Amino acid sequence: MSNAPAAAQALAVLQLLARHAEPMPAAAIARDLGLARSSTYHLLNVLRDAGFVSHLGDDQRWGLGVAAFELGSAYSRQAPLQRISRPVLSRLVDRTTHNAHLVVLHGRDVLYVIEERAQGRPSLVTDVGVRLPAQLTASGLAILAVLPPQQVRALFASRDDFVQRHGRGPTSLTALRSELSQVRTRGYAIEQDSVTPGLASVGAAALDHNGLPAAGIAVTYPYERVAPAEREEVVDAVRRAAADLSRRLGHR
Amino acid sequence: MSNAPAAAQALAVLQLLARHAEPMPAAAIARDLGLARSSTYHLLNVLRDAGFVSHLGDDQRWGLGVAAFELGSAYSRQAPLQRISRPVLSRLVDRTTHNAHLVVLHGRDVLYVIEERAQGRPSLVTDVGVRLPAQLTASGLAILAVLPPQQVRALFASRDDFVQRHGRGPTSLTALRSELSQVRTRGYAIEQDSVTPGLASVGAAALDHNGLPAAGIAVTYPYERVAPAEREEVVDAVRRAAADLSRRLGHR
DNA sequence: TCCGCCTGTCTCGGATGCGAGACACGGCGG
DNA sequence: CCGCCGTGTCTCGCATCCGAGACAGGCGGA
Repeated sequence: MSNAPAAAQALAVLQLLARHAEPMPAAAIARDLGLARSSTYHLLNVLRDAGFVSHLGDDQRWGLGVAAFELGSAYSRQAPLQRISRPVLSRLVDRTTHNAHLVVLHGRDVLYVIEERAQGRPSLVTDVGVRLPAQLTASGLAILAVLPPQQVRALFASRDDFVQRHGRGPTSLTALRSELSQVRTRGYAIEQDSVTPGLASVGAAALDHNGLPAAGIAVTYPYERVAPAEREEVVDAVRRAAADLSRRLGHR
Repeated sequence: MSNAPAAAQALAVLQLLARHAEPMPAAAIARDLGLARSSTYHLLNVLRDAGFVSHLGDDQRWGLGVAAFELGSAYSRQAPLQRISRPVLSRLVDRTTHNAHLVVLHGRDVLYVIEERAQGRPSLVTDVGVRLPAQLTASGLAILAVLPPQQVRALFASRDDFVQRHGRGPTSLTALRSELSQVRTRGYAIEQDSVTPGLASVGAAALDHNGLPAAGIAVTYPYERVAPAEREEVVDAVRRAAADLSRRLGHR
């Protein structure tokens, strides 16, 4: 049984600050987490001393500190999947000239773990570290399509598990299954306007040595400005990248 | 006086794991941090439950978890400097067709906070979140060159403060001052082979509303393959990017 | 100007977190 | 096969951490 409440509280503070777009007052942190105000200050001072939190004295607010950034960067450098995937993604971007990203499945969400901008494309509004519902993204659909069906059913056990975005996305397990069946037939997943209006994505899954999806890889493009022939090339490139990554992950 | 030792210990565990390239056994974590073994397990279990650490059961080792990545990503999305700098860097990469990066000064080191790859260039070996001695990097030299001289002296108070890499870099305050003087005269900083053999960098500082350096911005290129005319264009682009970022930061 | 509210720091006694150590299990080498 | 060593989990008594609350200072509104 874990027995270090102060440690857990410190992590809860970090995760609360991560969820807030702006720095927070200490009293709000204490209230939101149900901590004693004096304990909150103790925790914040420990976090500040280690650099995980910084105190914006003028505003009397507390925000994440640079050590949080360094910790996340260390994870990115260490994580085998990210290390292996980076060159694959770079080649995909160079080949398609569109932005590309890599996701992993976490619960019913996908987590964006790498994003790379293509030359001349908009500066990335950093989506790395962001979670989105898997069924609303091409990369997520590609992953779900190769999951065992009972696992998909377990993930989406009730209607409450379905969320929409911009009025799009499946609203039942039957609808989701139908869509996943199309993904499998087609060999790749597509998504349009669900994440960002005006943008479409083509996604495919990368499998590990057990034949299970380790990641989803996708390219995003403005669909009104990409001709069908170019789109076919994007599809081809995405599928090749997914196959390349699968091989690197020991698949088959 | 901060008073939550378990919180501090949890953070120390995270920072230890961040410094290690590979996951570690619990006993090594306990030994390295001088913690009781049983307490170490408590801490690791708290960290694991929150997702900051993952346990690799097959190997009986503990490594950073995905929540560390999410925390670092949240910082990057929130940090004003990073948000403001990203489009500037993207334009610099597109214009020069070489990899570029942004650093901030931390103590005597620079911390790499953004790196962006250019099309056709090598996949980035992620240097984001890495620290290097400021005096060995073009971006760091550019920052030091516009720091008040007494601050430079305070940073490099003794000969022990000077480190070299690949046999390069200043070894005394006098040598450093001479180099900074050249940077100021030239208007930009250059570095060659100090960080990575075969690569050179051109760097310039971005100033904030107080006229102090908020960041260093640099482009890295293989110097044997870049003609003098192209190098002049790189210099021009870096200086323009630094000036653009300075304006965005409220300078002048 | 005064008062109320918020921030940050500190006190101190009792509840609880910490750590020394025990136990069970698995793997490896002699 | 057996013993040793390392891993992970658990116990329990005492030292110390936690939290209720006090205090000081700053700010804004009436």
